Amino acid sequence: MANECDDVPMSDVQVEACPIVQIIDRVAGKWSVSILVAAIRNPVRYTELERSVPGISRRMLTLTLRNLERDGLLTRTVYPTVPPKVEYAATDSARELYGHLTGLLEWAERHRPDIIEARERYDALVAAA
Amino acid sequence: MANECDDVPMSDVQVEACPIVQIIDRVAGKWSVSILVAAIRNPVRYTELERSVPGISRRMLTLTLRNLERDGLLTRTVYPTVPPKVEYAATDSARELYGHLTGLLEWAERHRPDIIEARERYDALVAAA
DNA sequence: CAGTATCCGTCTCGATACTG
DNA sequence: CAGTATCGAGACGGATACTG
Repeated sequence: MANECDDVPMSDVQVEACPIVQIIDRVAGKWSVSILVAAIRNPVRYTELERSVPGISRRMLTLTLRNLERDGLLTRTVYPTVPPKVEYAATDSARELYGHLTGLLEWAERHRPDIIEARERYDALVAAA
Repeated sequence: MANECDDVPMSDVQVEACPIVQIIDRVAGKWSVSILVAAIRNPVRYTELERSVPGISRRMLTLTLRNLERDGLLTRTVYPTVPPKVEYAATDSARELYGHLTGLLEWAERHRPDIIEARERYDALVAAA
């Protein structure tokens, strides 16, 4: 990712921005939020996730799960049965984070008209050039 | 980006996740938040931004500015002087969004110990393998 | 001053065959 | 069932010469 906050000298602007960027990175990417949403509803198994999130490859599913687990947003529980059973569950931490994300959503809904208008105006300008 | 919410059939999990992903994408990436932070303090000129955000290339600065402008988070004002002067200012929309981002920050600070612990435990496990 | 155009390396991501 | 290993395509980002 290369968004370490402390490897190079930073301006004060970056000092303020960096911790925010780190959190955003944590849930950025195509799949993280979908998996989080699925796991928050109730604990889910690997194959179940594959079905809940159509389009995701095994590779990305595993990578995303590992990252979320590493950050303490998911727990991974292995039941040593045959065949194997693994469950992923959202942590309290993840639920709280999700609360903040829905806060963002509220912002988006309130500003949807502004955003659409801004885009249309911008695209019109670009097209004119 | 390729995170359109409506081009392919989606599961209900994805329907819930997609609008959130869109907002996150809006401010994801290495530079967006830094530029936002700088512009929220007060309107800034291009070269000023180059100094405020050390390490950014001209290319990325311009690209990021254009994206933020397109989404209505920044306004771009050209003063037809010689030499040219261009100012970027944060919109109200951007200020509100930033408020939500600091909300995320508050979450991160409260959970910093959990995250560190989760990472250490996870990394220890991986190292053991 | 405020950009644009170009070139090129890197790194992410998707598809898929294979395994305990 | 729940993954890992491998490969290749493409997006992303950095450096920098050039311009109105």
